[in-house]
Amino acid sequence: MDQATQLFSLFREIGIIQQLSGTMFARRLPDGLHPSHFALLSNLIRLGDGKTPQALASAFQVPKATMTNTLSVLGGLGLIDVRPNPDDKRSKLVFATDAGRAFHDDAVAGMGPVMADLFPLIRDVDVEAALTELQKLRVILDNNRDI
Amino acid sequence: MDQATQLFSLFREIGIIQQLSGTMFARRLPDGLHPSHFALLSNLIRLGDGKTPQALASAFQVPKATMTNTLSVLGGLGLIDVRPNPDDKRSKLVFATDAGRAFHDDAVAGMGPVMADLFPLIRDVDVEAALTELQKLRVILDNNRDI
DNA sequence: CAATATATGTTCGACATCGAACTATATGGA
DNA sequence: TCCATATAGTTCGATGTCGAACATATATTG
Repeated sequence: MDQATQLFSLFREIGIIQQLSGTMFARRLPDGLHPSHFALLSNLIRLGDGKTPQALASAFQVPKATMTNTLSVLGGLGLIDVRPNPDDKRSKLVFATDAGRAFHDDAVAGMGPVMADLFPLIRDVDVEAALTELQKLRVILDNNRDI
Repeated sequence: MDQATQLFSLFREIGIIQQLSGTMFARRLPDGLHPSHFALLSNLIRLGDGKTPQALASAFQVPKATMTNTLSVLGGLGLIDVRPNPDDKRSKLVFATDAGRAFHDDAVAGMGPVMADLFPLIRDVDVEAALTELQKLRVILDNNRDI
């Protein structure tokens, strides 16, 4: 298998695993929250909030219009708080609320059993090795989005 | 980093890479074809056609209704041919047309330059190692979809 | 300082996706 | 055979995603 085919195959495997694992996690999300909405909440909590909608849209590589919708759903649920940006009247700042953090922690805890069920099945998979290579690949792709 | 966190991180990296690479490829798809539609065409050509819509929906882990839409778009473009199933009047069989195969080959060829641009950037990534582990993981997830 | 260009976020219309209800056909058991 | 149940695919309404047009605010430039 040549280099191009191998890389193509890697992207295909990634697509399939994303589909499978995404479905797996989505089924466990409380209140039918959409995975993309949960991903945003998780990002705010893990990497820090107080960012603008535009910065978040760029981080997730989605159009601004998509972010507007996501923020409106999470805001409607009281999981985030969108405040005016004191430094720029065009823009806003996004914060996770206490309710949002509690919701997030509960959801993550709810995923525990899935992981527990998975462990005995993936004994042969070198998760650490895969993670190491994918992190390198992700950084490169992230720094070269124009390709 | 414990085992659960590591596995969680792996899924997160996979999600991000899928988002980045998906956007990258989608931009190059001819005629604004949706990535999911192209993925189906590609599946038919790589893994063999003549399958039922239900089998395809199951393979991609999407609802039947989604497959109905995908087939109708690809059919409308003349890239696939959906015929009655002679063995079961409830069902149908899906085939790639010659036009579909030509379209697919052109699209894959069009991806070449993206790969070429990527190669020099990913010298430090062990694609083969990542691919090996992800293939194992994909097979396991595919065989345990109920988790 | 005024005019122009750029950046942020919303709105709108089109399309993909999804769960649920529905039709048509198959299958299995009385 | 007849009927209950199961399966394949479509339709429908709701929602997520997206590109384009828009309004507002900021930055730049003369």
